[in-house]
Amino acid sequence: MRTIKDAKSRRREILASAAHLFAHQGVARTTVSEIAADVPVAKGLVYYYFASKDEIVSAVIDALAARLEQALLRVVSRDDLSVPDKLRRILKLFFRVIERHAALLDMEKDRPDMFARVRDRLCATAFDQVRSVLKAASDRGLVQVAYPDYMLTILIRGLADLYLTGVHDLAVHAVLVEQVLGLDGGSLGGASRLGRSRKQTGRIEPCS
Amino acid sequence: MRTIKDAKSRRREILASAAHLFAHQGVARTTVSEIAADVPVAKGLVYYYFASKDEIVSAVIDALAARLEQALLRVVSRDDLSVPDKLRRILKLFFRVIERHAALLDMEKDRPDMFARVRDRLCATAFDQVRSVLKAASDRGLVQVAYPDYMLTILIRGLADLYLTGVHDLAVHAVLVEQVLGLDGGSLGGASRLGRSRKQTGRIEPCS
Amino acid sequence: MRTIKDAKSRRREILASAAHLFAHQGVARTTVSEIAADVPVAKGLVYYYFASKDEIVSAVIDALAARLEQALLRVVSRDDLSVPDKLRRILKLFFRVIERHAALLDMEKDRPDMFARVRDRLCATAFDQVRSVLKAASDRGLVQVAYPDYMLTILIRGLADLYLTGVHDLAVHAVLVEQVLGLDGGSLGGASRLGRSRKQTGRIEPCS
Amino acid sequence: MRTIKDAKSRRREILASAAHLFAHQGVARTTVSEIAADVPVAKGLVYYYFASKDEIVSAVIDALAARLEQALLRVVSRDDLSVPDKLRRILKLFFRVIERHAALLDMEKDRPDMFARVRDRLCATAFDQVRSVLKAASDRGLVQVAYPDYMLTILIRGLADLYLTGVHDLAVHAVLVEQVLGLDGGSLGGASRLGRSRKQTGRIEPCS
DNA sequence: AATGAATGAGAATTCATTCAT
DNA sequence: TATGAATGAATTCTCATTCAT
Repeated sequence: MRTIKDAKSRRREILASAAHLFAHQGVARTTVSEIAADVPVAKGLVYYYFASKDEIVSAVIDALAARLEQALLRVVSRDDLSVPDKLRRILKLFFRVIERHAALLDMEKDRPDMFARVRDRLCATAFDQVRSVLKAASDRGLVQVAYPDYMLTILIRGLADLYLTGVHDLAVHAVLVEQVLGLDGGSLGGASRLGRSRKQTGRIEPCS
Repeated sequence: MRTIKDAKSRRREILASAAHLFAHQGVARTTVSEIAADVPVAKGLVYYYFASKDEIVSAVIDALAARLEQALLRVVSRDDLSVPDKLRRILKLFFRVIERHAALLDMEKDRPDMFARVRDRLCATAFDQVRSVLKAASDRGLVQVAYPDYMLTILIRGLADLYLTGVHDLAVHAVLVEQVLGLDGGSLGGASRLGRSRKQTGRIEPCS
Repeated sequence: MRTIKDAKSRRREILASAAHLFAHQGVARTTVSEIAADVPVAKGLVYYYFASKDEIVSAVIDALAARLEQALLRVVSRDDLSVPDKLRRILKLFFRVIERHAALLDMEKDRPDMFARVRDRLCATAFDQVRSVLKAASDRGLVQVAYPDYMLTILIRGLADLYLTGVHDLAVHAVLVEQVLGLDGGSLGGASRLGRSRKQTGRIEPCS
Repeated sequence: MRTIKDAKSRRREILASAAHLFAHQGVARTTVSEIAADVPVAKGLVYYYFASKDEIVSAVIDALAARLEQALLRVVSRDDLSVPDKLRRILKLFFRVIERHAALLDMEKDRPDMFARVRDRLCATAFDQVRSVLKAASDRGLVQVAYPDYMLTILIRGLADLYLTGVHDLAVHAVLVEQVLGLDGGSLGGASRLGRSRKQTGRIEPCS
């Protein structure tokens, strides 16, 4: 049976199936045949739209990154927001992307291996945006950071992993970011600095 | 030619070759044939000692974790070291492991399940050790951390990624850790807090 | 965009693109998609005009043979030319065809059946023409050949290969033909027989 | 079922099957699967012995060329033979190789496409041997050839094709060679020059 | 006539694993 | 214990051909 669709939507379908399977099984464990069967289309059609498996991977990642970039740009470019406000929103955005893809990509089971590659891409995409905000904050004395770029790398990657680890509470993230960036307690919406150590009392599972 | 050795040392030889190749090329890119050729033994003999490639991977990870644990224990249990000294040494140890096994940690891309095993294993091994040190530091007021376990996760993952990104300078790491943990400037060997912002002036490539 | 043309010229366009690509890349390495893209028309249209790729190949060969035949006929039927003149012109024609369709003739490697078709077709086309000239020359005592048909086969194939080998100098070919056919030295435009051995002094690469 | 043989003979088996199939169907039309099935062994074993299909092709050709070279060397290096004798034997050898492979490779049906590649190889292999003989003959005035290397190329390739065309009579070949090389009539065993033109009277099919 | 999305059979190649010796 | 030949399923990718529009 032959179902004909316009190129754009077919491409998107294939991309969606690929993203879903990558998220579930990892890139290496997902075959092009599986992707085709998931759409479903003939294997050859996948190669009609994408030159190679690698190109599919890249396209999936690009789609993610593009969405994040758009969202970040909308926040960063607003003049009516204070730096802490921007940071707070960026934080939210960042996790919303992760979250949405956790939903979209059905990430709940295995940890998506694609995330490693995506992270690099998202980082490269988001870095400059966040950086400009950090710079502004640093200039106004709001933020005290040594090696802001390095610290940003640690933050982005560390927080992403923490989130995937199951820690979804934005208030917690806010506190952590405040501390890492040397912001005043509560400026991002986290609870005040006092009594911090009491916030986490129970033993948590270290990683996953 | 046929060389006969006792089981223990043969197993160790195979494990050593596997670890070496995994670390340099990654797990997915290392074939059982390569491992056998590297020892060198016949491919069949590898399967005499290990039921499958996965079992080799597990064994390599176990050995790695065991070594890390031993090393950490040796540091943590020393009474003659101050907390900052311990942290500094732990930091060194941590990076040494990462450095030697970068490709193994990079497995994430191809084998999410395998990577989860490495991460969980190393994390479970290291977390408690480091945690006890942090706890002690926190009790003495040396360290000011909210959610120390979360922060530790961020630090471990974030620093590991930063390191893999090409930032190898221990002094830089020290400063970053000091700040994240709220230690006094320089207590880990990083330069004092003053003038921090001047430490990183040139534009650095964000991630990779 | 949709351009409508009459059947004849469309067919010719497709054939032209096919011939060009076949000649440059060989038949096996040229895909139907490439041909369509070169015209340019949609792939489907190619199959509207030709039942299969093989049929395209046949059509290309036919066109080639037809052109060669026309050209040879034009030479052979001229009464104002001497036999050596005719031979000289036939030689030129022959190499012009080879030159323009080198890759097509190289098809031999991948498609023996197809190559046989080209060879047979060109041979059947050219043989009789050349033969009649040779016969006339033989009758007049100009040419001294045993087994003229066999010798012709050797000459055609041998010269073709020599040409494909990179020896393009018509004067050299002339001398070789003179000698093979027992013509008087220089009658085809080659240098006189004397001093022959000095003509080729440098070591040449034997084949390719 | 698993039949184990020593590497050498297995390699030879695979090569034999490959040569046979190549000769029958042409290289491109022969799949590695077919070769494996013909031996018969598992497809993977073929790749155990040969890195790629191309390597199989090369190996088949090399085997042919090696056999020819050996044989030629044995003739050329003999001091007790006159130049015409050597040439006569070389001629025989040359056709014997073709003949033997026509038998070995079961070439009767389709023309072997492999022969194109083989021809280049055989030419490169045989060229120097034959060349030295030709040189000696030329020095003694036995042979009158312009561009001996070119003429040799024409001869080798032309004769091979003539042979494949179905002309197997060595006496005919001898006459043709005598004429091409300007040898005295009959010196190679062909009939005398006189009456040459009567030798071939009937119309022959031009090519195949 | 014309398009180009869609098909699917089959190609080369890889490699974990098995097993006769 | 040790060898390495042998297996075969799985994988990526190609392309001639078809067909709904």
